Amino acid sequence: MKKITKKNNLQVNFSKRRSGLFKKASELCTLCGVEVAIVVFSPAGKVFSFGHPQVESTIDRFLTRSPSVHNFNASYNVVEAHRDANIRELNAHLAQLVDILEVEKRKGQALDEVRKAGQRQWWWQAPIDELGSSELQLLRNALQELKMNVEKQADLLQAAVECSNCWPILAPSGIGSSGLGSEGNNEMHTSSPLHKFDQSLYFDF
Amino acid sequence: MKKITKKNNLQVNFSKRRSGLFKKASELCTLCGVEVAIVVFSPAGKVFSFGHPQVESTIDRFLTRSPSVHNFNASYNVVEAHRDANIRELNAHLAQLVDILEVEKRKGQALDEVRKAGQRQWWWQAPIDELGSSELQLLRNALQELKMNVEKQADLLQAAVECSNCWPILAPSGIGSSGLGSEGNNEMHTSSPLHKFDQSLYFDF
DNA sequence: AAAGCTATCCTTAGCTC
DNA sequence: AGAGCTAAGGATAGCTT
Repeated sequence: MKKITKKNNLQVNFSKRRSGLFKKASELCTLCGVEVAIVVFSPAGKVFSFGHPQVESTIDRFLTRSPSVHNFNASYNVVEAHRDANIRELNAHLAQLVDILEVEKRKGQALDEVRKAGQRQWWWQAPIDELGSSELQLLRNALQELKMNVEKQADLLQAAVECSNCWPILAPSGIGSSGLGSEGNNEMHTSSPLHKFDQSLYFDF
Repeated sequence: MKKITKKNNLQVNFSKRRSGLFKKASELCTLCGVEVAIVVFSPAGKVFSFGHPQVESTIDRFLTRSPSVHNFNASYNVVEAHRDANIRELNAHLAQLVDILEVEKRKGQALDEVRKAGQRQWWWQAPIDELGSSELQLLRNALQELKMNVEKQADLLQAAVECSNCWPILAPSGIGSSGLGSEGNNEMHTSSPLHKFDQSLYFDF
């Protein structure tokens, strides 16, 4: 379940679900006879509210954490005490959040480092035009080395081809890779890109 | 639909519907990205609340937008207004922190996923003494398979060099991949990327 | 008290008007 | 905009464990 992106649908959806929510709340009030307040801000910033018996009284009861708030003849000492308690509560919440935030920030920094490292380790997977000149140099060297290896392989087979006369039973099952090395090339380029390890390049076979 | 009279059922029912209501609200937030606050007092007088991004900040936004709320209490004066301003200030700070926290949390989750994925995909990159016995077993099997494939490949070439005399036109059709070495290679490459393991595990062609 | 189950009823996304 | 429709999936009352 994700945020609706289509702005058209968003409004309709919000409207439907808001009324659904309010209906559920009203059912809860009817069935259980409880006090409820709901405040919703629409995507457009418009405010909608539902309350039983009243939004304001319920919110006030919540803010002061005091059921007797409705009796406004009550002394304000009580209310003020509650408000101070509320501020202390908020401060505690704040301190807690700051703590969590520190942890999360550290995690975030670690993530950033991982990402940077990832970029460093797999730079050759980036589009060529995003590579720096030193990286291009490395890549060029790697490709040259690759070419040499392919040629070596080709030479071996070439030798075999030139010397061979009779080919025993081996023929039907064939041989590792073709003599011309093209297949080796393809295989290497498609299925096994160059893998870098500890600053030195090497290849799969 | 009427108020439930059975006190036994009332509590269960309230609990179920309250969570249903909060779930609906959370869905509304997810789908529409809106600000919501819900306050419910249970039949027993206990307070439950739901808010996105925070109950207090949303309520505060509501109260700020509806100053008339405060007017229903004639005794609301400058002193209380000042206190409320303090609370609003704290709430603003809180909301800000909560926003940052959301971002950091998402980063943290991403980091955790990267770590998990890393552990799954690249466990063999860890120092050997950090591998469990089952992983060591896997690694040993992979190395044995690799060794066998190398030997087969070598034997093939050896045989070719030693026996071959004439080479009937390098079959354009049949050479591709052999039944033995090459197939084994492919399998091994896809299922066991040994090339990533260790500096010492490097095989030339 | 809390979790799981199920038949029943409700909600809703996407659509049309 | 908003109302109506419908298939598909969701919520829940009452029950058991």
